[in-house]
Amino acid sequence: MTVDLERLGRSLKRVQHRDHRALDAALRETGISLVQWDALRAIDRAPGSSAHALAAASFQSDQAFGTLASRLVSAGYIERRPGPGRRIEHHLTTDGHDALDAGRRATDRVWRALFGSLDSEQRMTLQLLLDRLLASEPGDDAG
Amino acid sequence: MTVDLERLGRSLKRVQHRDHRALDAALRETGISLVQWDALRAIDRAPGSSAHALAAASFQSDQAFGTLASRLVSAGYIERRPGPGRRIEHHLTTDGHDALDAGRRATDRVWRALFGSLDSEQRMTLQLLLDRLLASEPGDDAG
DNA sequence: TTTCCTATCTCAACATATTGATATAAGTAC
DNA sequence: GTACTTATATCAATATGTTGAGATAGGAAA
Repeated sequence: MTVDLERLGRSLKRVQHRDHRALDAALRETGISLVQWDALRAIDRAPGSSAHALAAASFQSDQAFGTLASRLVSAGYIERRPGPGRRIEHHLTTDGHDALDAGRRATDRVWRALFGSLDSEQRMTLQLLLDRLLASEPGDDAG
Repeated sequence: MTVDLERLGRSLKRVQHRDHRALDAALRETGISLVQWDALRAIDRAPGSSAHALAAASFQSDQAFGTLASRLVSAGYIERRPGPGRRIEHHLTTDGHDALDAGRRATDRVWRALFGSLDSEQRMTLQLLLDRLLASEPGDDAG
């Protein structure tokens, strides 16, 4: 039987959309959005990174990350310091670390709920299939 | 072995993001965005629908669909006519039908390229796993 | 008919993302 | 040192999405 690829794509989109909404809602109680929390995680994984590097790490344009970072500065979650060349180094503030931890606690439950309908083996299968999709070049020829 | 759910979620997001970009790029040659083309598809599936119904069908707020529809009107792709109550009925124009068809031709190749790294059985497995995720209530308890 | 509820649409403010253009720092070539 | 290139950041315009707050049409209840 042939799978309808449009439907497959729409299902992927819906799952991702649902994940986003559920995580965002859980984080709202801690006063931060999913996107902003994601950025805090990226900075925490590689403190001192440039905006350019962080944008690449979160699969965004430099511009998008720039505005996001400026909102995080306004909120007091991160600090930006000049680095070599045009680079700007990013670091979490104490508030930023706190928000990151609060977010971790808030999202932990949500992840388990979102994937609760899959057993261990199914989750692994899903991960493997997604890895395979991501490993292939988007421009690859296909039959 | 236990699957890292955060990683699983991030993989889902990346796949969806890549799909979006690839389809959007293919559609750009036809002069329309993926989001707008998606709306044309929804209207074509149920001509005469209200903005409220179409918003629900595309998993969006009424407001988001409203601004999208007004852009589609400006572009000459759809017409809006008053219906019963406060409802507004949505219909494709001739240009809208043309854009829809052009989009179909442009996206066909892309879908096959995006999922080219999965064989038939793997695609079906992926669809089944996503269906299972979507069938479960997001609020469900999970262990 | 006044009140209330629900459905539907819209306005306003804002967050997030895109493309395109521009500016600046540093390195490389001549 | 001037020109070219690359890396990095930013401005501007715009598309897309959210929440919150109305506004209006129609039906139900008193």
